[in-house]
Amino acid sequence: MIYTSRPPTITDVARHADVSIATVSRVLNGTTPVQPEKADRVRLAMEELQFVPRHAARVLASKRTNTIGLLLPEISGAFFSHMLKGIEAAAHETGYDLLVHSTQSLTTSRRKLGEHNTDGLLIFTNSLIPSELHRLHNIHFPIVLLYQTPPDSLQIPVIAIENKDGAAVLINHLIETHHRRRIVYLRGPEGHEDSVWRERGYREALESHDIAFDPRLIASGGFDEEEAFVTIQKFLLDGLDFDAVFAGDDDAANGALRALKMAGRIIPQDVAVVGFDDVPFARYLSPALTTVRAPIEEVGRQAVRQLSRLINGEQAEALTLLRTELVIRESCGCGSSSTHVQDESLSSIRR
Amino acid sequence: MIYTSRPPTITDVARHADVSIATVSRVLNGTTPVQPEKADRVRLAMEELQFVPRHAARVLASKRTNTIGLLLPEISGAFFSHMLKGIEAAAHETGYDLLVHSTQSLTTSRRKLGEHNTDGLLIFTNSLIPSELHRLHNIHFPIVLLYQTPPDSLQIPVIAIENKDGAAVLINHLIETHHRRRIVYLRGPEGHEDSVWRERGYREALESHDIAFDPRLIASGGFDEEEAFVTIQKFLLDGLDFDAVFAGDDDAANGALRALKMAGRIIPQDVAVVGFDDVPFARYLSPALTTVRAPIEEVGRQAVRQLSRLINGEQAEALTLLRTELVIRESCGCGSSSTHVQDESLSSIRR
DNA sequence: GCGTTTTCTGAAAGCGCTTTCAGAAACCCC
DNA sequence: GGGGTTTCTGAAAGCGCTTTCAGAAAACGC
Repeated sequence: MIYTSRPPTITDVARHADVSIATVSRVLNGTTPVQPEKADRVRLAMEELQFVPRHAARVLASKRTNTIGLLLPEISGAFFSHMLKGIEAAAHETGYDLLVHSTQSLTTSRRKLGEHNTDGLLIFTNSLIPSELHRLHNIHFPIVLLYQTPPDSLQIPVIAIENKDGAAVLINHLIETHHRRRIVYLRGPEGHEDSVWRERGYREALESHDIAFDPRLIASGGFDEEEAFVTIQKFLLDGLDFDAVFAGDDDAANGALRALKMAGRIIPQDVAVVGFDDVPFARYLSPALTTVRAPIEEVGRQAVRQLSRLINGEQAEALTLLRTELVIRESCGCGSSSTHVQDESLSSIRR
Repeated sequence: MIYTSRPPTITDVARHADVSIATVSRVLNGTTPVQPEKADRVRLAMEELQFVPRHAARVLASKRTNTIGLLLPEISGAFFSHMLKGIEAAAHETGYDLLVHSTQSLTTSRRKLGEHNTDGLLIFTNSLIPSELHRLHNIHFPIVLLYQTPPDSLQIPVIAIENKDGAAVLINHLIETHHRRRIVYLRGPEGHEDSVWRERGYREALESHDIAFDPRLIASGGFDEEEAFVTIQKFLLDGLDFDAVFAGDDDAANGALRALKMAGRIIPQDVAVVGFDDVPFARYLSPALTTVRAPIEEVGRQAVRQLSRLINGEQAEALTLLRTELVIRESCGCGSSSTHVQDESLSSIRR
């Protein structure tokens, strides 16, 4: 190995292999055929000099950053790491580097993720102000949205999970297997898309079993343990008649569980409780929580895939909906602690 | 706003403000004083043209990437997202972008994180082969290790948590408050540094209370629920006498709990069980798990801080040990379900 | 064989910035 | 008011690549 005080550049490699830098660049990128013998010399030289091309120089010369950006409101939860895992894996398979920005920290720094340092952006719900979204969309900058329908009907691809179907399957199970008919639904935060779709699934399931929708059974659980706890306590106090709770998400389910247990209700005999998300602690609640699992990692992969298409000037799916699966445990009334899941598969709907 | 088909460059701004590009660069970076009046013209021009400097060009010209890389073996778990949160926040506060690579995906792609595209690297346990670590260290490339002592006594800063103290405090509690004297320790995987230090804390606590160390009470729990389950079952079968289990980590604690409950032991009356890490499900186990919480987010922040020093040519701490805190719940024998430390919200990311 | 096509190659022109460098202008002090 | 400073500025030289472009060499066709 040859010692150089400064890291080798393409010029060093060229000199070492006795070719021009253009030729080195060509074997590096495989853009144009090069005589095998020369190519070998170049490769050898790169090896000997431990040459690693300077990323910035390539970007500047080629106008391609080979980097995608991920923008999210905040980094937390098991949910997040699953998604990031999928994104990271898919990004590297596709040959992209991954730049991560959380919006919280963004507010401080003036540096932004965008057309100047990435080829495309993955944008998570609420992590970018609409005007900036518009601007990027206007200059045809590749964007894919995660869990968020684009505002103002912009034509931006979206990746989301099958909230409606997932909820419907869950409620169907409650109705068909456990004969529940008065099922509470605890909504998520105001305007939360997931919550809206889950409610829609809930309603459709009721409808398909000729159960009249009772608005009194709907209340806010805030996707939050404490809020759900309070709401259920109030229901109990009011003497509301219900035999099941669909908690909107697992956190809320946890709160509902606590409130019911505190009031002496037996779960699932008196009241069945189900959630959504299948967070890690769901199986450790007692009784173990029946819930719906979303293929979060796959969401990340799909997002990168669609973004990659966009970057390459191809057409991307307007909407990718990923199938959820029912995770049956004990809190719905199913006896054993064995877990039963439907087969996982991916459905993409194009519109 | 002026319309241009191509994104504006520094040249456009210069022309617009009727100054040289050098001057624009100077107000951009604040490197050299510029006449206030001219500076205003430049800023106005940048605003009007919506100028965003091309990252790559700056990097190429200035030899500084303003980016730090994070290298980890795999992305998973609540643990990971906490750390990333800290890293991301600190990175942006310090003015760095964050590039994330997991080693798994790295194997496929030839592109590497290193001196060519980052100013410094945060390296997680086991995510980089020693030879590469040596190479980077030799060229004085800024590196900080997370949860891993450098091999071959390389002078690389390390950020880790106070495993030994944390364990000692935990064991002291078991001995002093609950009068346990025959405490099992379930080791982590072979060669796992955390485990070694926790064991050391365990031993020191015993010693300081004049309790003889009994090697029969030590076995492997693998930091794994299943392995811990099996190990405890075996202990019970062998009729080993013990009144507490320090499970090495929370997963193992969960397995130990299961094995003990299955054998009809009452927890904590018959056997106290404690873990380490305070993973999210720890509080939902029954009884709620007493464990030790590590300031994982802070680990990330500190890592960035040290790395930043290194990048700026300053001296960094050789070793940063972060304090852990005892989280007292029920499984140690403490009565109520009240938690000794304030509960961090478990609510998953809003989406 | 000789013109023509094809294949490969190097010179050179950028990509959009930062950073010398030297000079112009303003300021200072006796 | 003149010499010496200080402050600000623009020209120009890169940073390390990619990518024309045109020419040299090889291959081809008849």
